[in-house]
Order: sequence, then C-alpha cells, then structure tokens
Amino acid sequence: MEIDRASDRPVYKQVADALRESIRNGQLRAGEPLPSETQLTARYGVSRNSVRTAMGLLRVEGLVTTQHGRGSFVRQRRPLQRLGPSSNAKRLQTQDEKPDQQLLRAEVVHPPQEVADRLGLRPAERALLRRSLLLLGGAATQLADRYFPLDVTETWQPERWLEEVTLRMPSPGEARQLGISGGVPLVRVLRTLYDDTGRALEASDLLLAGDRHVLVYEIPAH
Amino acid sequence: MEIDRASDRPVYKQVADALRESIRNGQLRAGEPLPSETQLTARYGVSRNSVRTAMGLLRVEGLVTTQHGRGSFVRQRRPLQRLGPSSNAKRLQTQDEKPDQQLLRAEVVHPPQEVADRLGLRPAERALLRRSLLLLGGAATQLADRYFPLDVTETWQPERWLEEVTLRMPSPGEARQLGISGGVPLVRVLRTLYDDTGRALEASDLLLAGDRHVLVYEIPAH
DNA sequence: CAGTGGTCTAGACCACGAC
DNA sequence: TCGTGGTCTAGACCACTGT
Repeated sequence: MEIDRASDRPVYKQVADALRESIRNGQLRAGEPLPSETQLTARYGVSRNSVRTAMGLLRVEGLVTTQHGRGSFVRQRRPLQRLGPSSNAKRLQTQDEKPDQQLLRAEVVHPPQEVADRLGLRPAERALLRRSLLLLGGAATQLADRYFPLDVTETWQPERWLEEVTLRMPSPGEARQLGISGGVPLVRVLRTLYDDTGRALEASDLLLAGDRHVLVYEIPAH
Repeated sequence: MEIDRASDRPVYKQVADALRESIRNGQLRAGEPLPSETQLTARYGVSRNSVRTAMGLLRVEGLVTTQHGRGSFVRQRRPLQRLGPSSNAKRLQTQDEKPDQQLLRAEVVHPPQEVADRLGLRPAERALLRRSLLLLGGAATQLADRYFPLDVTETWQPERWLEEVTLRMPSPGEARQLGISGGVPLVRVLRTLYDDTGRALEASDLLLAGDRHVLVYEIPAH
C-alpha cells in the first residue's frame, strides 16, 4: 500500500490505515515490533512527524504500544476478565488463574468527598482505608481503595450493594500501577455495601483497565 | 504561569498544565474559547507545534473541544445521566429533560454473531432489528440496536436481564452520531432479556458516550 | 477577507535500551 | 556505541468560519 498524495485523506491517516491493515490481516502479529519510525519514514516517503502522528493514532486506538528506546509493538488482544454480578469471590472463579492480592496501604484517613457521602460520614470524620492491588497471572488488574467507617467493624452483615460505573483517563501513576498504555481509559466502580437497615458498611473505589474487563450485571425485572 | 525551559517536564506538558489550571480555577469557564494557538505561541514563547501537542492532550482528557476554523473551547462538564438498575422508563425519570426517540431503521437482518449467540439463534437465522437514537435535551445520548427473534413477538413477559458492559473507541460514524469529540471512549452495553423459562426475548446493543454517563447497578447480597 | 485550526516538512538535540 | 522513540523549532500551505 502506497501513500496517495492527491487524496483528500491526510498522509498520516493513510500511514495509520496501512499499519492497521497489516495488523488486521496478520502480517504483523501480536507482540511483534512494528518497523521503526525511521524505516516507516523511508518506506512511505513521508516525514517522521507524520509517521509519529500516525503511530499516535494507533496508540489511542489501543492497537500498539510504544516503548522509549525499544520500539512500537502490536498489542496483545484483550484477555477478558469478568466482573460481577455476584460476590468478589465468585467473580474470580470464572477465571482459571488464581488471583493474588497485594496490600499497599492500611491506615485511618480523611476519605474523599464522594466516599464520605456514600458512607454517610460527618464532615471531617475519618475512615479506615485499605488500598490493595489485585494481580491475576502476575499482571495488575485492579486497584482497590476500600473505606470502612471506624465504628462498624464488629458485626458485618451486608444485604445489598450499589455499583456506580464511570470512565475516566488514568493519571500517570495509575497507568503505571495497572500497566496501562496510552489512550486506554479506566473503568471506575464506586461500590457501596449496605446492611438490612440501609446503613453503609463499606465504600470502595475500584479502578480497572478499561480494555481488559467486561462487567456483567444481572437484573430482575420484578 | 511561565514555561521553565530548564525543567525536566516537557514544554508541551507545561503548557497543558497551565491551561488545565486555568480551567480548574475558573479563569476559563465552560463554553468559553481558549486563546488561539497563535496567541498561546506568543504568550508562552513556544512553537505552535508544542501548543498543538498540549491542546491535543487536553482534548484526549476531555477538557476541551476544538472546532476547525473557530477555535478551542472549554467543555461543559458531564451532564450526568444515570442508567439502570431498573427499567428503561424508570431510568429516564431521574433526569429532568424529557427523552426523545428517533427510529433510524426497522428491518429483518442477519444479526452479528454476539447477538445471535445471546438470542440462541440457529446459524443464518434472522432477527428483527430496530435501531434508534435517544435524544435528551436535543443532544444525542444513546445509540440503540435492539434485536428480536422473529417468532416471539406475541406474548412477552421478561423476567430478568443481563447487562455486559465493555468499553471501546468509537468509529468516526458513531462519534458523529453521538456528538463525541476526540479521545472519548464508548460504553457498550450488551443487554439480553429473558423470560421465566430462560428463553432470550431480546438482545440490545447500546452505545453511550463514555464521558456523559454513570451506570448504576443494585445487587442483592443473598 | 482575516483569523482560526489542520497538515506537512526538514532538521535538530535529547533520553532510553541493548549490545 | 548505535538505534530507538521523545521533544522542539520555524516555516509553509491548506481548509474552514465568520464578516
């Protein structure tokens, strides 16, 4: 495939098209390196900036990852992980791999406003935070901040919970911890556990790599 | 805020930082135009390319939108729309605006494999497709493909449904229809309705702009 | 028309990774 | 050391929007 300078389609998009097609039809396989930017510059007769813009497109589309000093590589396709609708324990049984949990922090803190709202805390009231990283097959898969009211750690009888699902882009630190490459959004799940009196027992802030998960929910029609 | 040429932080990120801060602290309000690229070039003493790279960052973060020939503007903050955990009708009552539905297509088609699987169709068996666009306050908010088995449109007693939530980047056409600007992912909800015998009555493929929705699910602990 | 963003180039220097 | 990607510049021309 060659670049058509007369075309309305910008050069950098044509380069991206060509690379995308090479990936789609298997000429470039998952994990393999793409030609270097210098090689692509020569191959298509365009400036390096145009090649880089094209590569940026593919990065944002999640097709390639780029490593400084090494090169760009075709990404592995999504190793889908299912979340919900049932308990944490049950969720992970759907995977073959055994999960591994790494406790990163455990301390009493002033929770963020969103968490305080959901726990029904008074202003300036603190909560216990447990931050942990969930690993699956050695790869980080979930960053979890679990907050517990300080006065409720005795009896513990959750009756239902609420999950609020939103998206956002990761901060550089979050991207590093979860092994996310450029352009991949986070799925953020704000989960609140309630007992049968409607009291909040726990609020969790879960961050998942957006390209590696399916969230499954079952809902009765009643 | 000025650019520190001695800093390790790249110039374009410093420009993005400065603009981000102006938006955060309210100097630049939602809907307002940012300074033009030429003005920013002069203001910070950097090349136009660096300004454009910075602006690209903010676009991907969803903070600004850019219009060719007009300028870049601070985006309106998310007009949060809640989806689930109950029925379609109930969901929209949480909004003030009255929803409007536009039927785009209604015909018998060969459904995509994912849909056929969920409806339990035999190979090459067809289904009724209804594609519609949901508008809220004049703005497109949801693109829905609903598929119905051809032999089940008489009695209709849904008992529960399943929602499978994933993310992906929109195609250019989807972005246009939903009014999505660059870098914003889609939330895709694959929803399957079942009756009390476990038979699938409907499978829907719902596409929502990722920056404008919260999905809410309530789950019993049983 | 003038002003805006969109594309493209050629060249420079730096930072990282592997040998 | 060499090849890779990361950053930055200065300048050019085009396409779109408004007057």
